[in-house]
Amino acid sequence: MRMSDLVAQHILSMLDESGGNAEIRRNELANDLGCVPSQINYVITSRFTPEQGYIVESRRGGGGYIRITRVQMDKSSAIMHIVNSIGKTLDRATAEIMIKNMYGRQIIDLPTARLLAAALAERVFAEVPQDMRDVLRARIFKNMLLVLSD
Amino acid sequence: MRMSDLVAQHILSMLDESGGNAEIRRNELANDLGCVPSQINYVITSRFTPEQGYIVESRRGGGGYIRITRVQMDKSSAIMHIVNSIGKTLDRATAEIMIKNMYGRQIIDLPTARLLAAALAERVFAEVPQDMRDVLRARIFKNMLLVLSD
DNA sequence: TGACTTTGACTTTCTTTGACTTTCGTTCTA
DNA sequence: TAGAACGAAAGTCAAAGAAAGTCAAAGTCA
Repeated sequence: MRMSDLVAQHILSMLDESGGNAEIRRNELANDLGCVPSQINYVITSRFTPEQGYIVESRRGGGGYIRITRVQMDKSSAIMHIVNSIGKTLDRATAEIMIKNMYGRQIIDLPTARLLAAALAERVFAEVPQDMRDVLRARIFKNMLLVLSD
Repeated sequence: MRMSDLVAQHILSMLDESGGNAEIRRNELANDLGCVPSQINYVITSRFTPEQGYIVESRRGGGGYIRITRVQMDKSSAIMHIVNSIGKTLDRATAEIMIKNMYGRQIIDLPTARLLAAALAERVFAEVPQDMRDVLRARIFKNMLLVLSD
């Protein structure tokens, strides 16, 4: 495995463990992983760019550090917002409007929109008591959206 | 036997052994087979094209590679086959196995697999009578698969 | 002859390394 | 006590190295 991948993997797992915020000591990390310090900079500039959803801050001198923060992607926060707006029940018409809306805002693509709609279709819930239908729809929808939000 | 056939055969057998995913080092392989490195490119561009059902990814530089993936052709008939194998009910464990299987056979991609799983998750069906759960799961699953099959 | 193969020189891309620079906190010194 | 000096980080940059990609010329075969 490439050294650069190893470094990236290490940073990624620190991000995962901390919920998106990793603070490293450049020289220390380089030493632990057995590479040259500037390798760390290379990895950060090539793999943890703003385009890729990361903010990097640092400080030189004694007690210096490099802090890498994974920023909430716009798309995923939009989805979370929608999830939070759904209560305990959700009727078919509202669900469809929401799906169309998400597609229109390019939060999801067409195949995804169709998949969501298929899971919530009325025919699927035949024989289920009316009030239970909308409860199930809300749960299924939220559960699927959560999966889309990361 | 032609050198190009030899190379192709070698890649093919790697694909077979790995279930459809071969990663090669161009220079290494060229050396093993006793040809010039660019021969590998020739073989790939002439015999492992998207039209023939292959995806090729590569990376230059230290630790570079060429990855060749055989894509499942005729996804939609594979999906229909699965749909037809599902009866009136479908339990969670079986559903998960089917999803994993489809993902493994590259009939669906990871986001799709996760979406399917999210729609069928056990927690979604809390309070629904046990026998009804599996009926709903079967319907939702089939309905989603049908959307995927075109 | 024309399509397919083989070959190798040259190009491009990505990675690794290390020398040198800049910044910051701490500790002397006038 | 203000400022100089020092040491501890991190930053920059260019050269070297490691692969893969391109392309055109030459070869082969039906």
